[in-house]
Amino acid sequence: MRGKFAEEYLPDVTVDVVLLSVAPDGALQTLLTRRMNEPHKGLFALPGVFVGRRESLQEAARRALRDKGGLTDVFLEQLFTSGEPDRDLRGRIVSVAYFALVPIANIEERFATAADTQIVRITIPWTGEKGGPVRAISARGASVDLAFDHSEIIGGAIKRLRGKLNYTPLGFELLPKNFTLYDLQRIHEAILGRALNKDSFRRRILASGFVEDTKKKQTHTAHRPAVLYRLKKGR
Amino acid sequence: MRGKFAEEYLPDVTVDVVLLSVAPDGALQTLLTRRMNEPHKGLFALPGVFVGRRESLQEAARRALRDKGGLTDVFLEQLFTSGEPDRDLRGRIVSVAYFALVPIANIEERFATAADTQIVRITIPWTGEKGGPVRAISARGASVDLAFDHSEIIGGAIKRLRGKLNYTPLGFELLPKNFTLYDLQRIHEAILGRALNKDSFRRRILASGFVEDTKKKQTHTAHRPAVLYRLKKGR
DNA sequence: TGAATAGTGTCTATAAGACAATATCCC
DNA sequence: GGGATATTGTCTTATAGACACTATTCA
Repeated sequence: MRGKFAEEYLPDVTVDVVLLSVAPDGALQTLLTRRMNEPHKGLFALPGVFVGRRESLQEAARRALRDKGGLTDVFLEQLFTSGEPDRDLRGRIVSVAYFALVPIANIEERFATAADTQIVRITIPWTGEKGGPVRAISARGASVDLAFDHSEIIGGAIKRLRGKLNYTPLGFELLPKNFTLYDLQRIHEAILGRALNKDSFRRRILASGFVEDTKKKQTHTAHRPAVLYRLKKGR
Repeated sequence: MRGKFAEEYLPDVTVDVVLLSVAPDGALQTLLTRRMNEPHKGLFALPGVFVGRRESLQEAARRALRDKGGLTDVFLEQLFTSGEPDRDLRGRIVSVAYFALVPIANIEERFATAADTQIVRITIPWTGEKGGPVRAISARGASVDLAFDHSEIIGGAIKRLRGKLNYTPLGFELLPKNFTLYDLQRIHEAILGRALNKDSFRRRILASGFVEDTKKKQTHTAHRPAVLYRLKKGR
């Protein structure tokens, strides 16, 4: 039954992608797809694919994002590889998780509302970098059960993101090219799950050397417009 | 040719282990095994095994350490999974790297001097958490060429260790049960590749809550004996 | 002019680095 | 006592949080 399949794919290696985005209201969101086959048929799961024989792991992750979320040019980083023997009834499956970061504006409406995909909000029942499973809430406010250990994997992505946010440019991947410092602060607050001090956040970001002034300002605000910054090249 | 093999193992998944230890002189060391088969036959490589069908990834890593290094009860953490299509001539291989930490005293002499294994010193041609390949130096002082991308993987282990050293109890895995604060400082200096301020290192460690006084002291020192500490339980 | 947020200046608390002084062991 | 390192105390410096004040836009 698997003859043709085994020629084109590694029969026991899959890639799953945790796509994270921050909504305008500050909620963390991720993309899920409905499983069409056993095991866990009907449940929602992270978008995933079997790894092709002539394809790197990262290429497989990009293919999953393209085919199941219509996304290209996305930040990707490898997360963790799971391989408990009893994880999947189809036989022994080793699955490499990636996490992806994308500005909320880049997600096409049709993927958020299609029959077999949805964007869910994530709530995190732990603080700091403790880690553990998270809860997924559908757009209608219902709790969404996840297949496999995918709730734990999403938690791992957030844990990793929290750990690296302060000394890497990861936060910028969730913003458009130009942004205000307060936009960036809201991204950081969404990821860290707590309010940040405005003054020292500004100082820290400006001192980090990651951003540069675009010499432009917001327009059409009902208040003093903020300076727009962009990620500094070559860092 | 692979019939029996494929029944017992996943034909395209291996686990490789970076075993790190700190020598008394402050050098980082790792265990290598000589490759008996193509590709890269004759070169030294990280100890690795194919993953068994009824075995978790971590169990496979423990088996590699036991069979190729005589080690049990070792700290293990998953590092990174490599899977470039052209990485291995045998066909498509996905390989999960783990890093292990062990006190230098636990490594049996026979594994350091056997014909097909050796302990090498590592030199790191980058600072901070930049990452990249490292160089391996044999006990006789000769440079050792590594198979595959294993030099890069060892670099990844050190990068990870540097990143987590300051807020996790990883350093203690390289020390015996009881140790002085200066012992711990030497471990940190070896991993970070730079000298640390003694005063603030003490303060930081004592304030971290990771250690507790054993009420014992060094004996037979030619100077004032230092208090022995141990890792505090339940942290 | 008033509402609303941007941006600046200053004070305080905390943690790290520097350095000096004292303590304790073995010979 | 002398050599050697441990341990403590104090001062200085860098950074984050708190808070007050000024600036700038649109309605």
